[in-house]
Amino acid sequence: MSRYNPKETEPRQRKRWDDANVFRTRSPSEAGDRPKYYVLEMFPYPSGRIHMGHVRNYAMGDLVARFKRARGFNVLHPMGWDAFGMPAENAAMERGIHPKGWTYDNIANMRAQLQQLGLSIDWSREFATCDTTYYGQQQKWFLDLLKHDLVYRKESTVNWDPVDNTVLANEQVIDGRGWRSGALVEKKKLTQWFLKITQYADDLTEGLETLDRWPDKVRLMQSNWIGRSKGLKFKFAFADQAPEGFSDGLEVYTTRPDTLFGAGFVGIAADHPLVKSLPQTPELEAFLAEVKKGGTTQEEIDTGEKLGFNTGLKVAHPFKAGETLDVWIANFILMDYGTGAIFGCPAHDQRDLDFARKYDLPVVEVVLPPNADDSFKVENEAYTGLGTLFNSDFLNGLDIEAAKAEAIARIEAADAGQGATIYRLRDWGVSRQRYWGCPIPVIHCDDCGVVPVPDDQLPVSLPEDVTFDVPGNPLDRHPTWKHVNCPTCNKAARRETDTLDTFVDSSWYFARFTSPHSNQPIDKAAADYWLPVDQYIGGIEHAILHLLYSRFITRALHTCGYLSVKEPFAGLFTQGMLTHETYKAPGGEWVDPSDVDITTEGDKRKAVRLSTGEDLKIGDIEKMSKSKKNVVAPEDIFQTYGVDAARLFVLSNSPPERDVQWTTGGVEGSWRFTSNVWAEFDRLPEGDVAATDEAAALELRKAAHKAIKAVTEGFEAFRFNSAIAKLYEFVNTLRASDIAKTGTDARREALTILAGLIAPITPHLAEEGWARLGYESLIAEADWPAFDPALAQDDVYVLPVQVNGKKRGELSVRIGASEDEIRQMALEDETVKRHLEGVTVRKVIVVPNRILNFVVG
RNA sequence: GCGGGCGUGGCGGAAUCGGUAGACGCAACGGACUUAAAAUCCGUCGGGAGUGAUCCCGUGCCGGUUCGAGUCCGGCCGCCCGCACCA
Repeated sequence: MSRYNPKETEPRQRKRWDDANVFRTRSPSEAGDRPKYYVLEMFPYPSGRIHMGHVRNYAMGDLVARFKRARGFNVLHPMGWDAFGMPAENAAMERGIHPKGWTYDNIANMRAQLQQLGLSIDWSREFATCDTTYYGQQQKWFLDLLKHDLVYRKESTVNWDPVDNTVLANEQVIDGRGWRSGALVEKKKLTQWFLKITQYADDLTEGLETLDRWPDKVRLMQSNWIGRSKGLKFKFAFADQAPEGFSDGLEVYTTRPDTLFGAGFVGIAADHPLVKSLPQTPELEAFLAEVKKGGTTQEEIDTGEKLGFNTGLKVAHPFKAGETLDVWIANFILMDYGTGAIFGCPAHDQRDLDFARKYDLPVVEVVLPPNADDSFKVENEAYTGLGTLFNSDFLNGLDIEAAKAEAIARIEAADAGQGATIYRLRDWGVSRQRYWGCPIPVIHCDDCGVVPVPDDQLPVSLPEDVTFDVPGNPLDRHPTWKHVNCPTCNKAARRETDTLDTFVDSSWYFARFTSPHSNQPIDKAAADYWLPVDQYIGGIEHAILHLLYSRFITRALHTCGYLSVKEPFAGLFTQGMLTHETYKAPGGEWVDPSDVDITTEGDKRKAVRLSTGEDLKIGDIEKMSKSKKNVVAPEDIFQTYGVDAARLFVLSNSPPERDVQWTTGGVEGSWRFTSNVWAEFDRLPEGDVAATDEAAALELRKAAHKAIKAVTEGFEAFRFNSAIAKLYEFVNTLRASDIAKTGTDARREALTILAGLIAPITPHLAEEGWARLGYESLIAEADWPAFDPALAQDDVYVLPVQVNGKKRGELSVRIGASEDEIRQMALEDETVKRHLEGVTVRKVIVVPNRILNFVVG
């Protein structure tokens, strides 16, 4: 009897895997008839240390990789580093360390930690996005995108983060603040590089329908983000003299052209160009100032009042001869959506109705709800449901869809506008005024304009002799790097000093992993074999940005001939976060869990700070974060309980898509399980012992085969917590079994199965147990255990018997017993008999394997 | 405001085909071992009534469908997530 010692076992088993190089990826030709399976976890930013969230993410990916490998797939399971970005520059500024040194040191540390986790990764494919060999290839395809007209430059107002001194994409601005720094974002005009993601807006929307192994939630979020809407763009002619620059009329956009006859006013945004051509009266200025003041916080928008200003301008209704509509400036109209101008239909849009009621504008009902008569009037609630058009001339009697089509056709025939599809999605601004990123490979020449860096001069490497003692971009102030000759005319020219948004780096790494050492961006044959990624695993926080950008870049690379696929990730799984209880000291500061002692009295829990002895307040369970100090360090956990117990715990306690709460008790339970499992492997006599109790032996075998079935199904369905619960049950059966009765054959079979089943979760323990059973091979290379269907099923099952739907007894029924037999048995059950006394059985429902129900009355 | 999701013991969660509600784990409680504690082992563990067999109640609330509802339908209440005056 030996005690399980993970500190000794785990490194030893890892060394065996390394020595045998078991996790190398097979080339397509080596794979034989093994189908390919590409499993990928979102690669980490090299902050320097892993956290428990990483442990959970990579434990899940590793489970899938090991499981699929055992199931006969040729598995690709790589790892790399999302290594460009601002923290490296911040470290440089704060501590005078060069970003490159800082980053590669962090990578070395984190690699060691990930390797300690025992992940079945093919490390020969590792790269960092800051490797010249990676970003140099990125520059190559960037120039291809340029050739294909998917990249352009324009002057634009950008979101400027005054703390990070950089430009942010729209989606990196959250509630008016930078997503990373939290600083209030300012507006600034700069010439910026853009990627034409909007060119794929339709395809990105429609592609979502093919992603049937993605969470619906993520597909919905992406669809909303792209925000495709179909409608009509048309121009209202001014009734009188048109203002300067608007002789063609005022263009509006609507998704409800069917309600045109219900138009009550025309509205424009406060920053619409038309506003500038109005007489700049004090009243107008006061109104515009008022609108500007209207904040952007959630509360102000929720409770915000509709504000309007009548411009005095009038436009002609396109279908009602002689009728005009007033043009109002309204605070609820946005300049950057549609055309910045609308017609309001108060009866059928709540905002328009609120506005019309406030300023006493006409409300004309044009959609008749089903079962309403034509006296239908709205009060203070707009009618937005289905119905039939009325009060609408040639649209009368049509349903909404038909009326939309007819209105569009009429407007088009009158040459006043056309049906239009618009998007919320904007092109992706990728310029960053930073050093630690991928240089944009172009040269600016006064004569030739923007000139791509010629292929033989790629990659454009980052200069290393830079300093961070002053704010701004070190590339921009570098004495020599930016000064080059124009590749076309050879005159003095300047390099582009902007670098690419790091989301570009992470938008194609999955493709690079298929041929990480190629001297082209992507080896097409390798990509064709491996892509799409079969199972992608990562955090829900990337539901929009990273995943949308990756889908776009995949399409762009498809257009440029690099990739055959258009969707990068066939299956997506978004895992939940790690949470932990919080502790607060009397002084109000958060206290690290390692400094807390919890005592219980009955169901009361008390927290005491170890270092000071003061009583602590036990706070909410929240996402692990440094600011709340409710983090546990993976190193400490590995040291105390071993890597396998940590892996087991993060997989066992909650469904994988949900948050999991870290508790000391929980991980101790996992540790107990690993010790118990080892004790079972160790409880094997030297010689062979024959079974003395065939029934006991059979029962053990059945438990083992049932476990295979349950665990296999659980793993396939991503129900890891349930699968692990079944393993616990199996181990409980095993512990209760008696070798003297079962004999060694049944026991050995059960243990062999157990080793196989736990290998994806606790691989070191599985390997140690496998060796203890006497196998010289590695379980990491073994096939997944197969179950015997006859053994995985009981030949007697328990059938509940109900009377009027209430359980009154249960029967042990032989598989295949006839309904009559079952009914007869039930009628002999004492309790059932009692409940059937004196009543009439009206009906008997027999569902074999499920239920027997006597309906009486 | 709009869209989506979720409400099950003291806690995390099972029961995903409408068929035994509470698997498995944690915590708690009782006992064994120990000088003692930890560890370990055995047992109890939704609420109520009863010595007991057994019975009643119970999956956020109200109602419906069904032989049978945690599961399906309608209406509320609460919590979480996403988007946000998107025409």
